[in-house]
Amino acid sequence: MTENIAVRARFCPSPTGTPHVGLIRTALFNWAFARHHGGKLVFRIEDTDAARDSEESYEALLDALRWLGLDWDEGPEVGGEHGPYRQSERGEIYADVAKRLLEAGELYEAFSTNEEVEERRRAAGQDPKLGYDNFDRDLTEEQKAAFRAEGRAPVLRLRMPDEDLSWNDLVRGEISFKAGTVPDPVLVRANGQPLYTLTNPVDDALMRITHVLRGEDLLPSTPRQIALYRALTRIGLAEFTPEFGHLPYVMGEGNKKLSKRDPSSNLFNYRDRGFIREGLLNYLALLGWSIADDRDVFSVEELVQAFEITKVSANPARFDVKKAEAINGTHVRALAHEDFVQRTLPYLVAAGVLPAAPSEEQLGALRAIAPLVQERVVVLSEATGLLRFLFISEEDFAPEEAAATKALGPDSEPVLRASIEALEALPSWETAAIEEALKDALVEGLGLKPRKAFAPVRVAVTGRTVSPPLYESMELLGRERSLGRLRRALPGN
RNA sequence: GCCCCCGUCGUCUAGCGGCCUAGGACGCCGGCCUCUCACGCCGGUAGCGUGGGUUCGAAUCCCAUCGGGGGUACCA
Repeated sequence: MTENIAVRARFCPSPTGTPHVGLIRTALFNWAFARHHGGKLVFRIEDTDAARDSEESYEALLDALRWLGLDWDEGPEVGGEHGPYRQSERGEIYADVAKRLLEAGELYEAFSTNEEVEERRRAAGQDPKLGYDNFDRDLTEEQKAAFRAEGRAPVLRLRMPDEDLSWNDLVRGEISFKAGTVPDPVLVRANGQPLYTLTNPVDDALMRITHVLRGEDLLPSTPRQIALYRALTRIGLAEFTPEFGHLPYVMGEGNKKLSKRDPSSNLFNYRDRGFIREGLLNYLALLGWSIADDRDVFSVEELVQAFEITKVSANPARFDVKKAEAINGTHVRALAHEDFVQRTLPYLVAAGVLPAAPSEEQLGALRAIAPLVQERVVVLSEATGLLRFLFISEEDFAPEEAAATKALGPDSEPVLRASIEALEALPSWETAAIEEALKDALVEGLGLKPRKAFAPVRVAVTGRTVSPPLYESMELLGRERSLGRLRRALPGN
């Protein structure tokens, strides 16, 4: 790898299941790395395992990256000169490469079954867990013929070099595996099907990938990839070996890697709850990286500008939903009001607060109250609870039970009556006038503490103990609806 | 077992031999603001896994040890 070559990073997931936040963090780092260096991001789908891959999760991957705005320069749907970018469509390439490697003596045919390997290990007094023993490395043609005569078909294994394999990891520094600790890996199954061990490095080589940034779970497979790279270089298929950087895990509760089955690992859960891309991306970037020692809120542009792979931490990071929400909240608050409205709309529709095609009047009310809601939510879906009172019909409106119990007990009657009386007399239905009337009637008139005074009114009008500011809410709700709700909240109604 | 990675507040991190009686953020606890809840502001809580070295001086370097994680597949 030379210094002045243009950066080509890649993101190459297997389409299994729904996108995991850890996987997306990997995508983000690769993307930020490529963009930071003005290089290219190659998106490749590693779907060589028909038993686990699905078209549905392939679509989900595209959906996820698009939603987050992590664009790619080469890959599915955008093409590129090194395509196709789905490994399931690259079978001939792998077959050809495997053939050339075999002819060059880099690969060899191995006939041993796992049982035979274990038996030999045991017979030699070794732990069978040591794995393959390189037994078939130097089989003679006669021996091979004999195996074939038995009806055996060989797998293709890579001949590992007899020397230490080391590299300077971009996030961890010098890493070295001692010679002999990595057994010759299988690259092609007996039925001719290529394995990840072959396809991944071959594609990286063919696609001229310069930097491999991936999860640390792949760290142990790096020595055999380097070995394969050397072989590919010898047969003229690779020009250089990429640099490697192994990103730390994203953990869940406890000390386990965040499981794919844990709902908190599912990226779409966050979108469904109303995380916005700016917030989630910011938080994800914080998992193993930091922009400065005194700041952790930043934009995607700032991330790209500052991202440095060598500054990524090597230790595993726990996904902290609370912090993710806090970061998201600050990005939500930073949104322009109209932007906030547009982004919140789908959540209101999904929750049934607004119809799929809201009226101009409804949109007007939403725009008017949005700024007050915007600073009260950390995720967009929270807006639904705060806004329901404003759009619900009078027939359907009813205070939440817990709120009513708390604020609409017997004590509330004088408060409600005084409020109704004061508000009925109001010449103009505006925030300032409503505030003045209520304060006069309740705080001055009844001598109540503000806290005590407004709770019943709030619950009667909005149905909840927590709501957008009361007077503004009442102005937007309108005189008739507000008074109607106050009257209905009176005991006996 | 063997191989590899990791070890700073509860969590994410800054730190790369003196600026560290360890900084920031989330969380938590107080307070201010206040019609509720938030926002905002102010203050507090809490950490270098352990033991040895090296050094005038160590979170930072070395060794050991302990702990956690991953790999050890004809999955990726």
